Amino acid sequence: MSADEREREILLTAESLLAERPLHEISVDDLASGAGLSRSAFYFYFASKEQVLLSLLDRLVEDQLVEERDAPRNLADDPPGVWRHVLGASFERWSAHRGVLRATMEARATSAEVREVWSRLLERFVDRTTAAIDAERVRGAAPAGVPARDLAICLNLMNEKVFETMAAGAQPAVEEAATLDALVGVWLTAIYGATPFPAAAPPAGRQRRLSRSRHA
Amino acid sequence: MSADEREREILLTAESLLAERPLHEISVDDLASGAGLSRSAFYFYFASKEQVLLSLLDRLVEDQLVEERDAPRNLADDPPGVWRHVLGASFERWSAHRGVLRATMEARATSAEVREVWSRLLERFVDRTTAAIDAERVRGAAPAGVPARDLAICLNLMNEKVFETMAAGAQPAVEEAATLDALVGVWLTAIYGATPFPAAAPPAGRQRRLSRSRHA
DNA sequence: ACACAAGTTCGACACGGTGTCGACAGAGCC
DNA sequence: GGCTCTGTCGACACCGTGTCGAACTTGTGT
Repeated sequence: MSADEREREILLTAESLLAERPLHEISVDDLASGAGLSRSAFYFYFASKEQVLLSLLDRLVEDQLVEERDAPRNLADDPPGVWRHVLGASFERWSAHRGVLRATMEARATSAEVREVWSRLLERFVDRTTAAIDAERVRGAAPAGVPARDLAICLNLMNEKVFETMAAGAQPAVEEAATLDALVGVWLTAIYGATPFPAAAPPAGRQRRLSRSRHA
Repeated sequence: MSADEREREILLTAESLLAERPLHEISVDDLASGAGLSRSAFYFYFASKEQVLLSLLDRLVEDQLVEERDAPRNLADDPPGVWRHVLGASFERWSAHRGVLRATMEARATSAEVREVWSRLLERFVDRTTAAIDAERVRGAAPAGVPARDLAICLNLMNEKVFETMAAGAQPAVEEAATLDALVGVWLTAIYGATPFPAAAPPAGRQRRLSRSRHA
């Protein structure tokens, strides 16, 4: 059995262990013996647990990039359909690899590298989203409101958290079958819906500052 | 110096250390010597780091409950104002104690107890939010759409994540001064805004299922 | 056939953090 | 003075990590 195969073996056991238990309950030894080598042999292939996770994560990020390539661009034709397609792709991916997602969220606290990778991924999404919102506003399909980038960040963070919650099996959570509908619903209203209130966000001029004082 | 004072001393050092660095970079020894005792003396007061965090967290949860007591109930008079007030209270709290928030998010991965406390807190918020949305819909101020509870969960998770991102100093994030405006904006449109699309969520009957197939 | 190097495995070690235990010290009471 | 209750401490055992050097394998050139 060659080096490449062993490496793949490690990745394989990692993914299957992550499906069962969180990262911190998996030791390097588990990974090594799962792949049929000793703990110290493991270090020949990866510098640490985190590097294994990063490998796994990279594959998914890769996937993501490919998928972006052939994402629908005809937003104007059928906004709900297109948004649903885009959100659905993420949903499917993280739903199928929830162990990796959970581990990533966990490792983010301790590994700068994981933070970095994740942050870049999210940034991509936010940029895409921002551009799309801007386009819809220019086109007159979406009303002005929260600055496009801020809106994009909030919505993407919402998705991330909802997926994370699902992956971790935490409560409270949206029932899994209803998740995508809920997310798409929020995105659509947040982007295309107008409130009946006069200038929920100040129309132009000065930003309103935080409203309450510190000594509460 | 008496037991109570020493305990407070520990909590104090914990909060101040958490303001500087994440939980996993703080050892029991740091806490102990920061409060002027030996590591093993620490265990006389708390069973672990996590128990300290839980103490800190409990105080904030307590705060929260008090504040709920005298929250405005006149949602009908001025929806944007009331929502802003409620979201603003959370924002202020977590912004002022971001160290505790960051540590809580971090400890959630490893401590069932922390998960439990947090989950309960969130559940409270979700229940309140769900009730408010239902009321607004009954009253005719808000249109039907995403099921109220699902919507409440998504919005509250969004807030949590946005606060968490802020506390961790992660990227991408909404600029701090703009955060509250953005969140309130999303909540208002998501709750009160209607989309120009026919039945973004199926009007009544059967739920639409996940739209895409697995072998993507 | 031989030696040599590169690739691979392993056992042993040192380190750092955690939690426990038993010994001990002071304070207050009898 | 002896007792117990409350704290304090040093020493220990444990676990997971990452490193190192010694060994074993395999293929290649001569």
